[in-house]
Amino acid sequence: MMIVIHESALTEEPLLINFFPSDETQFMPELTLEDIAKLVGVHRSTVSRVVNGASNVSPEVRKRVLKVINDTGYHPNAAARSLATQRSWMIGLVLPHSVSSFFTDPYFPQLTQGIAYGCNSHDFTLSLFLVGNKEDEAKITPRISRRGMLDGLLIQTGSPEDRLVQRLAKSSIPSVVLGRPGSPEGITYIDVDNVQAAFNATRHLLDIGYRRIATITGSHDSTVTADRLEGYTKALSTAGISVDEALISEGAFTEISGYNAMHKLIEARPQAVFAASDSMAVGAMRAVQEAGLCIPEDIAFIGFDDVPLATLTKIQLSTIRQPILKFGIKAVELLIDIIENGQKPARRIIMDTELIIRDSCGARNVRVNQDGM
Amino acid sequence: MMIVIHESALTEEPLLINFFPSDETQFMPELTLEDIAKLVGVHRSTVSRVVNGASNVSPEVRKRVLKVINDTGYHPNAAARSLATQRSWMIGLVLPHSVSSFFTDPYFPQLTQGIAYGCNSHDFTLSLFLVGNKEDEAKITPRISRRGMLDGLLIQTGSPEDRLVQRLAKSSIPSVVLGRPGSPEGITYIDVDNVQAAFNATRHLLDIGYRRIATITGSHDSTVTADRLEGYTKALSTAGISVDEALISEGAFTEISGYNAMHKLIEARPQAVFAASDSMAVGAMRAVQEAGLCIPEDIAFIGFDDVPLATLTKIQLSTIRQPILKFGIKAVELLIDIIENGQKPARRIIMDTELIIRDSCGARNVRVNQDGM
DNA sequence: CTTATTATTGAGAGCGCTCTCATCCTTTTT
DNA sequence: AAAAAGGATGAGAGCGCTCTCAATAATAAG
Repeated sequence: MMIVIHESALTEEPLLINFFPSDETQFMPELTLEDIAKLVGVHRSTVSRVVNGASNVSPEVRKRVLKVINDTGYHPNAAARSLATQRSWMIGLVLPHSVSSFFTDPYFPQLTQGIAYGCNSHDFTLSLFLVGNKEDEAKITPRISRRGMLDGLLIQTGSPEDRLVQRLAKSSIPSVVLGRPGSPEGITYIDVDNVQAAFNATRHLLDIGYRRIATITGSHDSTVTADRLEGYTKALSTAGISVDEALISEGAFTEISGYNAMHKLIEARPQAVFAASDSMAVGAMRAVQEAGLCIPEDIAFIGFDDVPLATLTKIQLSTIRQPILKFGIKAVELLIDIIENGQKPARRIIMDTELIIRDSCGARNVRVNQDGM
Repeated sequence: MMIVIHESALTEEPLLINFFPSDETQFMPELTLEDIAKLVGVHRSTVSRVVNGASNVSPEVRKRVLKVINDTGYHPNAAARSLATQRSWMIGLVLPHSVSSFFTDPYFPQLTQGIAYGCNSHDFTLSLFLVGNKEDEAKITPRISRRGMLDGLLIQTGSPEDRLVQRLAKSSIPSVVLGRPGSPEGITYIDVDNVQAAFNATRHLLDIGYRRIATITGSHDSTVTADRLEGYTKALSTAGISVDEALISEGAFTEISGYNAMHKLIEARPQAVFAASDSMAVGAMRAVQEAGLCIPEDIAFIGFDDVPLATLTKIQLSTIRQPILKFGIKAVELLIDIIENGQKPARRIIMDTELIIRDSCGARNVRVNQDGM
């Protein structure tokens, strides 16, 4: 019979009640190298050689050692090995507090996944430092800084002035920043070419024939926002169109912020909108539809990110696809290279994006002027 | 001047080009306890006492030690400490291969977040073992099993027979399974009350007055699916309604699977549908709308999970909300308790859910029969 | 048959920290 | 004033592994 505790989600403390009467405690051997050596009748060093695949062990001895290891289920102690080798085979992923919307936006989960896969294939273990608030930051920082725990660090940029990012990136621990840091001098980082991507998106809208093109930007305190805005203005300038402040509205990467930003934009009557994230694009499209306007006939849209949601809306969203998974894997590989060959000189990798044409931009049916200006 | 490498997302190998000429290598001291002791003029033991906050150090000496620690930026070596104490203050989160849809579904990111917060507040470090495929599994398993690296394990259930889950949960390392494992005997786990939640959802549809209630289940090889189906059938039976196989359709937790499942269901003309996940509910609603039917007038819906998407659809989705964040935090606390007080006897925690009424179930306007049968 | 060469194994010194014990110096007690 | 108690510090033995060096055994070379 089991005793089950139903704990209300609202209750403070969970009651923990045992549902098995006390039992013999399983006592695993917890063998050491020395123990294995004794069992085989050789020296610790020899067993170590076998475990680490060194070549200078006679086949006969190797076989005997492997048998005992298999029979006993021996696993080397990670802490001892780390202490002796000064390597932990572990890297940390730091997501600072300034990066909000971690797990509401599908971007970070996918990035994490890419990083995890990168770690797997190179036999590294990933530890996750998710900074929830300022208090967390104070507790986490020393843990990250402790030597002997992490071989290297992947640090996600948040706001450009994030102190944690700056401090960690400039510390002596091997590190790679994900995204363009506020002050990139001397910092190794990997980023997507946001300027070019935004340029391509805007350019595409121009090519279709739109002239009054608005943009909904991300929150102002991030380099991503700055870069995407730069691409947008650059495309307009290149086309000889002057940038109209009334056509630029700030959002915060979320659906609702896109909805609100569109409300401010709607009276300026743009023909098309480039939104710096899909979530914002979806919110903006909702606002447009509520106003009784049609997409893409009245207002066309291009988003950014290519999240699953982009294909779930009534009018499928044209957008910029980032190679997120590859990005994560690449970041790991860059970091490993740094761990093995040194941090200096600083490097950077910029990855290209892809423009995905769906229904919301009107390219499929409108095609006003394919060659653009 | 910087040299920037634009790497196409399609290219195989990234070219890494330095953009800073070689520079003096920053050489951080990498001080040890012994070094600090020498600098202060005391013994290693005393410094250790200060670092670990032991009481038996004179205020004067403590002050001097702290000053040197501060000035030098000393951090104790994690590996050495782990080796000496046999504790790593690190726990692992294992997401086995059988749990697909990790990062497409917002559930896991949120869970991870809860777990990360739990770790933060208890000064534990979280490492993530994301098993991508069978190959990964073989590489990851020994890493997890290595002693000295992890103090405990949080293991997400996937399919009930997942060998990794079974093996790890029954190993000697302290562990907590997230979700009901296939064979729960002797395994400590934490779960949400899926049976009760599904019962409540179905019961609510009955209370409104619907009689032909269909369900879209999750993939058949999971305990979650079994539990939610059980709640559904239990509610029908309690109301004296026999279960009609034609009203049960299997999905796979994804939007498209819900869409497809609904297509099979639609000819059976249910008055209401209980979908075992919001994603499936959204897919199913799409199918219903495409068929020219109205929600909730023609077919009412209740989902499960309360993902953000649930409020982004035209007709806001009624659903079951899980206390995901709390769930993660609780799981960490349970694991820590086990680490400190032993695994046996096995325990389980079941958390309650909440029914969120929005528009899709029709309760707000229909209210056929509030008191149910 | 002696010497040089190589393959295999053993010895032992760390890696940087914790923790128990012993020692020394103050206080307090009788 | 002598003895007991207590507080602060030093000593040193591990924790389990790696890695260099020395020793031995086996083989090849002169």
